[in-house]
Amino acid sequence: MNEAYRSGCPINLTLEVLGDRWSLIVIRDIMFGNRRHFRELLQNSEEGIASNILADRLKRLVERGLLSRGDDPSHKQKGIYSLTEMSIRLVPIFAEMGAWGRRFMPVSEELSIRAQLLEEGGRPLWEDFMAELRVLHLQAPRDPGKPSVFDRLRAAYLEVVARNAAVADAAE
Amino acid sequence: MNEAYRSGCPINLTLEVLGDRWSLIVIRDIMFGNRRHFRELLQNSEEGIASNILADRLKRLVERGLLSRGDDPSHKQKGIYSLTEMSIRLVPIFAEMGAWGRRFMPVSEELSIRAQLLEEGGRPLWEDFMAELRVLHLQAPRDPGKPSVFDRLRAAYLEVVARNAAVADAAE
DNA sequence: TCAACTACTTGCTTTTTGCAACCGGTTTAA
DNA sequence: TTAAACCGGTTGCAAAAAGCAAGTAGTTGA
Repeated sequence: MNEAYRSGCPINLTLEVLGDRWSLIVIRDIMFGNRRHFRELLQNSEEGIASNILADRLKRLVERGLLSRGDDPSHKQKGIYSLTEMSIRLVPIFAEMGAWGRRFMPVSEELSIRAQLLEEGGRPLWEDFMAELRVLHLQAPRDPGKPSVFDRLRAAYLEVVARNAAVADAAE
Repeated sequence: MNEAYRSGCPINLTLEVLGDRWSLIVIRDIMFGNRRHFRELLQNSEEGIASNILADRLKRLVERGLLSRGDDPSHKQKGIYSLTEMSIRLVPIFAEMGAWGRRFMPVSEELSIRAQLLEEGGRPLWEDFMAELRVLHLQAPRDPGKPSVFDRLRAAYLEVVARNAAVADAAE
């Protein structure tokens, strides 16, 4: 538990908290996949995180204020991990990282449709999405007029999956 | 040299290239500090990077297309590292990371003034800055009408340093 | 009562990081 | 002309982190 930072540069400090291969992956799955339990994060992990790494990252992220852990009333052993304002405000970073990855890396269509929508929607969409995450994770009151960005991202993803499955079937 | 990626998710792919504690630090120093030689990056490093790590990261970043290495005609041994379009397009990510770090981490005033200006300037300023980086690193033609964002960021930093030095003097 | 499920933990190996010293070639200044 | 300083690294070693597979103690539902 060494709390001495390398420097006071904002880029560096952000990197000291999030600059590893797993922290942002965990937050991404909670944020975009709404995975709230340990098992969900472990077993549905696209990248195959190991259980000890996941346990360590959840602990660190809670310690550093990026996640909070609550008890699930329906199951004494289950914990529920929630985003905090600190991690909800990562949405613009995720959006920019997604846009950069889409431009320069060999992304798959299925997994990049969300990034595309976030990029196209721009900052107004990010704000709507963050407001919605506050409803889901911080018990903020829901704005009844707003359609769900979360659902829209999810629907777009499922649509691509279904379309590609149909194409794969037709090819056989 | 294992080129198998963990997944095709844009966030994950960006993380696989940049998700460590040093790669973005190196790019930051080249981008905002205009440090182009190995020694400059090593000795002026705010965070104290080790020479073997620096050598390794420069090599990897060149391999992956985020930097290019050219010879310095004035010195047979010197290499000049330049940004590429791929790394210039990281400006929005740096800006968002800087804004997040400023909001949630214990940043120092001196090192965060640039992040503040980038945040306040918004995307139009980022575009001007990227255009200027293309002039500095990719031999793009200079737009004569534009004042230099790079110089403006640098001047603001030096001003804060000078002001804080004066305050420190007065306190003695 | 028992199998399946819960959130982890443990032990071990491999990989990465970090430190310090060192290297041969190049430039510069006396 | 020669020595000191500078150049971009490399090497060897220790410590830390990541990754894998197996295991644990408690909980739940049939």
